[in-house]
Amino acid sequence: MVEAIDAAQVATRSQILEAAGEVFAEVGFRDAKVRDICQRAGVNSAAVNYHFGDKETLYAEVLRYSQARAIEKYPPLLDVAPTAPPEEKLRAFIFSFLLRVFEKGPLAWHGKITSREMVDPTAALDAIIVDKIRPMAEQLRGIVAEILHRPVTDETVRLCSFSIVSQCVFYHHCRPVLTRLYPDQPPLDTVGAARLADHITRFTLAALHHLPVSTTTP
Amino acid sequence: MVEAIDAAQVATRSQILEAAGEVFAEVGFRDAKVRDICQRAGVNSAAVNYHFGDKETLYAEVLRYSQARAIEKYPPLLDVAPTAPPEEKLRAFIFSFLLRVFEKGPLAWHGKITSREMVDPTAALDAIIVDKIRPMAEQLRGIVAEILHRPVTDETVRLCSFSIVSQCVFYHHCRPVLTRLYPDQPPLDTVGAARLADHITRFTLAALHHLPVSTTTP
Amino acid sequence: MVEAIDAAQVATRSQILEAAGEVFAEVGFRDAKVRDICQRAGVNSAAVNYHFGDKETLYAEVLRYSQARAIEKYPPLLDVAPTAPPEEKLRAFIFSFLLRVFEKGPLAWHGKITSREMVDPTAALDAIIVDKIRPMAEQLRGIVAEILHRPVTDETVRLCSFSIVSQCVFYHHCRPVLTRLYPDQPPLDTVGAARLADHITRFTLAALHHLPVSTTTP
Amino acid sequence: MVEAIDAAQVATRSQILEAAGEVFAEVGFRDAKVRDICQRAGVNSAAVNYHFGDKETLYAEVLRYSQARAIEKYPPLLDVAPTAPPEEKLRAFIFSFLLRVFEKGPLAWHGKITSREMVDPTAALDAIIVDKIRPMAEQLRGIVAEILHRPVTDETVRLCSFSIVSQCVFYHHCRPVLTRLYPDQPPLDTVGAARLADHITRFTLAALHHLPVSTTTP
DNA sequence: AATGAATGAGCCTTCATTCAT
DNA sequence: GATGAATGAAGGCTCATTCAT
Repeated sequence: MVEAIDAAQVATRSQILEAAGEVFAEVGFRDAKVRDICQRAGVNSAAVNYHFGDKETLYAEVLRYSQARAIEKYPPLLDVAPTAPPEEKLRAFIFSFLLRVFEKGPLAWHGKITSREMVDPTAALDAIIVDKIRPMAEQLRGIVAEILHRPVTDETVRLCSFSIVSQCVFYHHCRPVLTRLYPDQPPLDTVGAARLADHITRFTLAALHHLPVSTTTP
Repeated sequence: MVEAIDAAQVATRSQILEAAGEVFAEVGFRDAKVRDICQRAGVNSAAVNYHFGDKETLYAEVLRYSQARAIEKYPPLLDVAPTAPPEEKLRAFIFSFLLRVFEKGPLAWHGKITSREMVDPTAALDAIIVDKIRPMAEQLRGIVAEILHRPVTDETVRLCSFSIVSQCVFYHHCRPVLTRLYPDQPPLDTVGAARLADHITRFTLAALHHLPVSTTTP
Repeated sequence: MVEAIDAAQVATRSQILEAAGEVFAEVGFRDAKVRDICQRAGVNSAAVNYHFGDKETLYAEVLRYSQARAIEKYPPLLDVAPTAPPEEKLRAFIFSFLLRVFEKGPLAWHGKITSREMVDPTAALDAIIVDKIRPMAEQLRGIVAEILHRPVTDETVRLCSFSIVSQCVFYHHCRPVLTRLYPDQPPLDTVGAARLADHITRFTLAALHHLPVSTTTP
Repeated sequence: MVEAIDAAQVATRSQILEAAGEVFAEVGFRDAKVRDICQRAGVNSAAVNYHFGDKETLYAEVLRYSQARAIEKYPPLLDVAPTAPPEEKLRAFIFSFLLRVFEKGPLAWHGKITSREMVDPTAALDAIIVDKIRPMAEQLRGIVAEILHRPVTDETVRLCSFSIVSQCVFYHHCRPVLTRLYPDQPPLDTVGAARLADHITRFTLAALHHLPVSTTTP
């Protein structure tokens, strides 16, 4: 009985969270209206205040929730063995990254919200960075360092990991431009993500394996 | 007399344009307040509506103005001869791209605004795409096609040009994340842009020159 | 069993009543929040509506309760004999009035709430007037009439009783001003109330005993 | 021309100030609605924000304005000569006090608002105390000291001035009670104020002239 | 041409109250 | 009997826009 009550409350929270995710993804924090979110969630306008305190806290929760669920569903190394060669890990890292970003359905807003947050950060970004982004960045640097046979602190390692991540986020950050430049391209689905991952991996590995020794390192 | 008035009017327009550029770059279109812009420009709060009609039109003007001035100052191929090898053109393309993005001073807001526009587009984006972005995209595809010895319509050419552009825009799109992840890194200046261009060019050329033949072409 | 439940219920009611008294005294009826009262009472937010119907009814109960307990604790004539001289009764009346008003501890809010009610009355005031205030006013008029050797309906008698009551309520009604004008004065305790009662009594008796015959009676 | 504009603006401010004074007097700060005030003033709901910033600042302005106008219209010593005997000054002080408090028409809300402020002070009270109340309190203490032939710092002087002020404010602070206790009494007008001033003055002078030497002064 | 005053629509938030359990 | 979740009405404030001068 008590569980039923709790379940109902949790359900309401979840509905708000889902609806808020969609709305924030569509129009951004500022233009998102609490009324719209609540209407879409099928709850009263005051429910946000009751469950989350205010709009800003709700947003932070949405961000955290979205990150957690996306990484839980698509962990950075998918099902690659810890002993696999770094090239394999790199491919998995890239593929899972794209899968998170191109996720459809209930998590579709993850990519959008994260993109917005990167361009126009709120206070909620800091928590995400510490919890999720920094660990993933270090993981990637480790993979690159292994491929390059260099220490993880090497500047080239950092620059190359930037080059990798940049290719992954690009399709989301610049999606509005891409859909306008190439309107014929179908929206990316899981298959498209696989092909894209393939390109990025081949492009990156070719670069990493044949990168000339830097002449500008101080 | 009329010319003097016109000159004054043009000056006012310019002041608003500059102030609006700064404000839009700092807080984005939605959070920018007309009052703030006018105050920073030293003009009356009604001046925006008087000179530009409404806030949205002002924004479109700012975007167009910013693109035009940035590309005028840093043309995509800088001073590379049309007969130069494509590798040279690529380096120039990347360098000029970064210079536009990392520009300081009166044009500093160009990169920021463009980034925002890509993640959260307004109606103004379409005009920019037709006028500026599409031509540059085609130019880049031409360079890549030349390096790869493939037709410009080839999918690999398109994907590779994405990989290039993505590395260029990354440092601006994700600057909030980068400054949090690596707070010790100094903000990029012209020298930093040169070193960054060097890395991206070497990374990209290594990739392009050693890219294995695609096995996934449908 | 039923009695135990009733006892529990009565206890809850009491807790709410006490908490409400404090809150109403501190911030007034309008600014008092039902949630705060319930939180301070350690009960559920819905308890007020459950036990008292609504906020207004609760307030009326608090007012009635506060008056009853205050007068019960400090009856207007304290332990003065009915046959005592009127001057003695007057001193007792004034002293008990001040004691009620300056009461500390659980009844501390009596004075504050009554003051608020006089300046900004609610519907609850009427009941208080009929039950408590009118009888006390008549009692005071009787004392004054006896001292002045005039009928209780005499206008001078009424005006003089106003002059007496006004001195008693002043220290509470205007406490915010007094504490700002004379920040060094300690808050009034029982001793202070005694000295104050002494002043008011002497001031008043000097006035009553030497009041010139009115020349303005219509 | 410019003057006409200024005049219009000042007129709007004044209308809001007057309307706000009425509404604040009627229902108090908390229950007063900005929308009601603006409607009564015949201006837009945003006008308060435009002219005063927010509701609280508007209230502070109303309080200041009300005090200034009331004291300007009825200065504490009216037209009594500085060389007049202190008894004469006392009568003038009391009469002007009552006139301010019982003022009808456009300044009718002065008394009400001041009363509310004394029982339930806001941050605005402090300014009023420094500007108006403290000077008047000192003025009264001077008069009383002269009558009693004692120094102004004497405690009896302070207590007696309290006894005087208390009688003056009583009719306003407790008006809700008085109108309920004596519903037949007409509301006080200028004539009523004169008779009341007469009573308070005679009562007070009788007290001051025959006050026994205090036996409780430490 | 340009301004300062004024507007009105709309949003977030508060809070007493109600309802299902 | 008592609770915690949920509601709905309403209020203060923001801000792009308009208007008279």
